[in-house]
Amino acid sequence: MTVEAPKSRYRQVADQLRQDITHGEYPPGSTLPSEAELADKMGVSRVTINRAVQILRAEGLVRVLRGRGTVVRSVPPISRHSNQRYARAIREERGARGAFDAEIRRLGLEPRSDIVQLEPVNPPEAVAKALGLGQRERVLIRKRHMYASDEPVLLATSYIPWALAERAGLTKVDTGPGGTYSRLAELGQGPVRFTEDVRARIPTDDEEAFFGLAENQQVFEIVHMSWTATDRLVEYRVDALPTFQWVLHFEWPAEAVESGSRP
Amino acid sequence: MTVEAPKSRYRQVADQLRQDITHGEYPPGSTLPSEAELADKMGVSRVTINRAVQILRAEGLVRVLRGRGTVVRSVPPISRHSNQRYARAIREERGARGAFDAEIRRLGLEPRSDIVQLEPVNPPEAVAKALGLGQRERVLIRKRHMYASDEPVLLATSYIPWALAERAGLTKVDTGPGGTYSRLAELGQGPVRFTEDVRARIPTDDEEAFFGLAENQQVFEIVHMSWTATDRLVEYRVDALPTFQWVLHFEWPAEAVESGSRP
DNA sequence: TCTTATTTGTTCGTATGTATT
DNA sequence: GAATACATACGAACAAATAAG
Repeated sequence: MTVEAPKSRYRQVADQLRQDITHGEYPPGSTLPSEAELADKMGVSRVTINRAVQILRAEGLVRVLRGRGTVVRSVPPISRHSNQRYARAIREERGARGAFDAEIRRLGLEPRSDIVQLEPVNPPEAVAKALGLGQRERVLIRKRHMYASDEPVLLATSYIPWALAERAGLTKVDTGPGGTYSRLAELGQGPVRFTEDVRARIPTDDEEAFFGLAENQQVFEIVHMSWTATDRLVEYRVDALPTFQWVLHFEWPAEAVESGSRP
Repeated sequence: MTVEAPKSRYRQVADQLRQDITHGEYPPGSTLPSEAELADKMGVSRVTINRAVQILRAEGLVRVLRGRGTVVRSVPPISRHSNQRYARAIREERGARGAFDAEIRRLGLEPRSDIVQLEPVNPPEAVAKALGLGQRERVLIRKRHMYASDEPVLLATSYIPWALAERAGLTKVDTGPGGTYSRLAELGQGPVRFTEDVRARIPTDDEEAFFGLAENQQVFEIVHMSWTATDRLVEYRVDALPTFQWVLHFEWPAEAVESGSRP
């Protein structure tokens, strides 16, 4: 007996469109027929088509350009190897500047990184608390927009105590070979332990604009913290990544990693 | 009426409701006014209210029960410490049976785990490939529904080569103190290295039903793999977790973790 | 068990707003 | 400016799930 799940119409439409896309009916880069056309062709209202497209957007399968149309994305998921990406050998390979560069180049894509903010500021409360700073102590904020072959893929905001950043020469746009961690290591403040807290959440307005997301899509929020041998936190960084274009990879030995003295 | 809407109506409504909830107007466990009432009160159509509620659902702020109403959730985010949770001391603490038990108990919540499937099956293609098995070799599938104080929080499906599972005594419902890994260790097949690949995606129909999700919410999909000292994969597991109620925590030393010989 | 009221889910037709070509 | 395409919004209606009687 055919116990077909009685799905709603917009879901059936979404299933149909998804199949058409993955079966090559609408190849990557092509534009779907307009919502009005689809509504006519599939015998439903345009509102229903629109709702179905929302699902495909949330899946990262299409990108919608208002006034232009709905375009099929090429979705090559990027793998972020959290452990490897902070090893010095990786960071400095092929003259790459920091972890992200090396990571993207290995995929055959062209990394680009725009620094959109680089200045001393009063840290947000959560950051000040984590860094053990008072309200009036300043931090270097370093906010970057990052692209892989012109596709926005990462939004990184790091906070480093101002005094330390100045001594390490991190107040310039170019942090030199090996990036931030190599400069910190030269001062004897190189991190020996990292922690990351991973969430997924609705994008902020900023993120929505930068990534071209809809509010039914989500982003990974990764709070990355770098600890020295004396358990001092030297970097607090927040990365935002659209969930549909990343896979986060972690690995660790069964018994070796001890919990640090800080939470 | 003070128009100047930089945001769409449904977003303003969502913002308003969110504020009302976080400010205690609607405490956890309480039921919001019906959509019709809210529509009347806020001077918008019911469809607009409904759309606003979708946003709150995606954020995990409310749970919607058709026919009954919209209930405010108590949202205590659960922290999953991926590294610690596989250490033997943690798994066996307080007589807990495996990692999940210990994890939830530490939060003062009551863990419950229902085994909904436990039998030999032909593995899915991806699983067979990862485990290095042929098409006709069977695996033990072990599918569990897991709850924290009766709230569904985790859906775990593990695959273990059948011959190994039988020898290790893992074909029973109760795997004994320390759980699966302790049994494998007793055979000299204890894992010494773990890898996890983390994605976020739209829930399947199964997951939607189990967790009570809407399709605009997402789940973490964690593919967990356990490797022995001889780089043999002994367990392939897929965990599904609603993104809004979990934070994934990882930590590792700067230079110690080497990439395994397998991808 | 059946009936009815309540509440959310879905869909349509229609209209208007906004961005792009 | 005009045409095109997606975004939002409303009112109405019916479906489906739940609760109360």
